[in-house]
Parts: sequence; C-alpha cells; structure tokens
Amino acid sequence: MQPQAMATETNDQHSSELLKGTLQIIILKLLSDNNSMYGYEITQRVRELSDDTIVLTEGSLYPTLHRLEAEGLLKTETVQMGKRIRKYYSLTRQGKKSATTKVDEFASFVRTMSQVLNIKVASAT
Amino acid sequence: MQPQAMATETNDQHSSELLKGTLQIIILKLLSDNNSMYGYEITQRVRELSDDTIVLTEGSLYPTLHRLEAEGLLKTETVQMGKRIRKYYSLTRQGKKSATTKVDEFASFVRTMSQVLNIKVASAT
DNA sequence: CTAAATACATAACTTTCCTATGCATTTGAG
DNA sequence: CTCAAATGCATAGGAAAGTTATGTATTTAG
Repeated sequence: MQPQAMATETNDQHSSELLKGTLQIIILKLLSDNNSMYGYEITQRVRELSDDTIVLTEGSLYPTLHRLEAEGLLKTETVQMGKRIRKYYSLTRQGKKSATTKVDEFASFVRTMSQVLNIKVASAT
Repeated sequence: MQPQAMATETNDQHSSELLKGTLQIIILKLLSDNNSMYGYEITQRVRELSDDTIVLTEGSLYPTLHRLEAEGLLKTETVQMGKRIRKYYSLTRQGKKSATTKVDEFASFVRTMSQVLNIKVASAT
C-alpha cells in the first residue's frame, strides 16, 4: 500500500564507497566464468546480477579494464562488428590465478568484517 | 616445517582497498556497542576483533573521527588522565541512526556481492 | 527523422586512505 | 636509572580508485 513498496524490486543503489576495490574483483570473476566479454556487456551483466543495485559507469569501467590489461591480467581482442568496434577481454594465465585469489580475499574480508560488526551475512542460494 | 607455516595464527593483513568505506562503519558500530571509546582504544579493539587482520593507522583513524564529528554523528568529551589527554567519542542521536543504517547497508552490499561473485559467505557464529 | 541504446575513451575532480612526521607522557626491561 | 616501546593525539602530502562530464560514432526503434 505504501507508494515506495509498490516497486517490484528494491533497487536502491549501493553506496559507491563500498564498491571501491571490488570493481576489479567483479570483472575478474565475470571473465573467469564467461571466458570473454566486452565492456558494455560487463556493465549489463553486473546490473542484471545485482538487481540494478550495482551500476558501473563507463568512467570507472574502462580505466579499470585498461589498468588490468596493463598489469597483465587481461588480454584483448578487437572485433569489427559491421562498422562498430568491440573489444573483447579475457583473462591471461596470471589473470586466472588473480581472479581466484581476489575472490578468496574478498570472502575472507567479509568474514572478518562480520566478526567485527557482529552481523550474520546469509548468502542467497 | 615450512618457516611461514609455523605461526600459530594466519594473520595476513587485508587489502586496504577493500577497507575503503568500511572504516566509518566500523567506528559507528563499535561506538554503538560500547557507548564511549577513545581513538587508541578503537584501534586496539578492531585489531583484537579482526585477529590482527585489520590494523587501523592513526592517519586514517583520527581524520575519520574528526570528519564524523563535523558531520554531527559523533560528540566528544575530553578527559585529563594525569598529564595525558584522552578524547572520548560517543554517538549522537543522529549517529545512532546512522550506525544502524550503515551496518544494514553493508550487509546488503555483501549479499549483493555474493550474488554477483557467486560465493557463499558463512559468518563465524 | 531523431531519440535512445550500444560502444569506446579520457580529462578533471573528489573521496578516502596511507605514509611520514611531530609532539608528549607513561610503562617496562635491563 | 635509562631508554625503548607503548600510549595518545594530530596534521600535511601523496596515492589510489572511484565519479561526473564530455567527446565521438554507429545502430535500433518509434
């Protein structure tokens, strides 16, 4: 009955402060699951997986992709789609290792934080 | 047998990138549990609660405390301990509300992230 | 035909944390 | 006793990683 409650989904956007440091983890993990993706595709998939609560801006996504490539974690393949360019990113061997490590690190960090904040974090299964 | 494995506890420090945005949440939550604490005490307690994996530096702690006070979330009481000063921080009414909100926000963010990263995060009980 | 979506990119700015430094008192080991 | 370590607060300078704003260009849908 309350107007706010009428929306089908709760999609208040997450505080972007918390996102810091997690963007590269998200990218690495998606690529480790999907073999190869292009930038725009990544933004759409993250939006989808997060129920519209994590919306990547191009200003953060592309610089991060460039950085990860420069660090040797990603490699690219540019594909001509008609007259439009698509740059497909995939993990290097080093990137695969890094993906695993960083996801584990994040899980560990979350465990520590729940301990410090004394909260229970149930993951949706 | 390996020298590194001899330590009784695994206390690799968490990547400070992930800490971004969580520092103020930690402070607000500790104060909401403890009524009143001083800076140094906060660093020690966080160290303890996190098994030495989160070590706050003064360079991040004090500016954050000052900022939260300026925002009206914290109030202070300076106490003279012999010749030494202690500045006790506690939550304002607004700070109490903020503590609850931010902890909830963090929990929500973690749920979203586990969904995106497809990981299960079990909290130590 | 034209607005919205797709697709990439970068410059300027902000926030938040870290390192380094400074000052001062108290405690503990030798 | 002496001096290093721990206790206690504070700030300046810099790094890292986002955000906003802007730019360019093609394709799709109304």
